[in-house]
Amino acid sequence: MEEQIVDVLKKSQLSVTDSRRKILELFLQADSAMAHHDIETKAGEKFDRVTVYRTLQAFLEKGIIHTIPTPDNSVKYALCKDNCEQGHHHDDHVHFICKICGITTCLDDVHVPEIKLPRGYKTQQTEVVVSGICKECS
Amino acid sequence: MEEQIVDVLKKSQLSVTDSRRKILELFLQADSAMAHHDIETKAGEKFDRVTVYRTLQAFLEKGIIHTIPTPDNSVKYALCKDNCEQGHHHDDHVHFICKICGITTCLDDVHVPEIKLPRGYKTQQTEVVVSGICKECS
DNA sequence: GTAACTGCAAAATATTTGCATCCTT
DNA sequence: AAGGATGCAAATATTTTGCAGTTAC
Repeated sequence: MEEQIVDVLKKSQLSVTDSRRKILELFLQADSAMAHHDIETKAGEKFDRVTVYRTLQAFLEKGIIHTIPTPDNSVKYALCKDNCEQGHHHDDHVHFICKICGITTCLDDVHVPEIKLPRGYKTQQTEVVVSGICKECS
Repeated sequence: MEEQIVDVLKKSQLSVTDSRRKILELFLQADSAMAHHDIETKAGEKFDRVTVYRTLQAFLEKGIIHTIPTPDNSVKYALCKDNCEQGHHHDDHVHFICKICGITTCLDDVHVPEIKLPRGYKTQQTEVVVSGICKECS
């Protein structure tokens, strides 16, 4: 785990610091998406609010994590899988939000379909967020 | 227009007040989704910030408007078309965000596809947001 | 040693709540 | 007249910025 963390940070040309290590670890361990607030508290350690903002920002820019847009517009973050490069987020999986437990997950095996747009529109990225009831809650 | 506005409000059991009339008019005239900020200012009139919050909240609850989740998690609102009832938002169209002009639109003619989820998940709502370049900007 | 990162304070924004007053019905 | 809606003030919460001190490389 520790190796993996350092590896990811180095590959992204981010210096390896304590907060980054710990926050990245949170993401690697998490099985669902986290809100800023989760990260700030969920950690056994307490992180400075500002550091969390900046760390998330850095991770986003480097393509380590991605945001998940939700219908209620709360902000959630989750790890990007393989094919994300700096600045180019290539998310091709569907996100799921459970209306009961509120947990947001990446369904890595469910791919976003291709959407046919009217003439003149160019697709760069497609986000699909499904809300409903998850495995655990049904 | 005026009739339509009053009609919508009455059908939603909302009392017909000045702010509601004017804000609803904004939505009816708008050809793209609006952020809270847009509504607050774009109006020739100046609305009280709090009134805008409460009006949007009421419209949301009554199913007059819906929110559009965006990758950068800014909050945008747009009119619901027909089949939205109070509390039940049945949006079946795709949203489009232009990365150049930033305009967010409802592509009413483009329907969201059905997504096949893993066993155990139940779909209640599917949101599709496509980012790219719009007709005007390409 | 230098550049980058952190943590604190504080500024700037955004959102929510309470309450007296005003408007709809 | 009664209930709901508004607008103002103020409480909260969220996000951004500046800067001095610390850490990574």
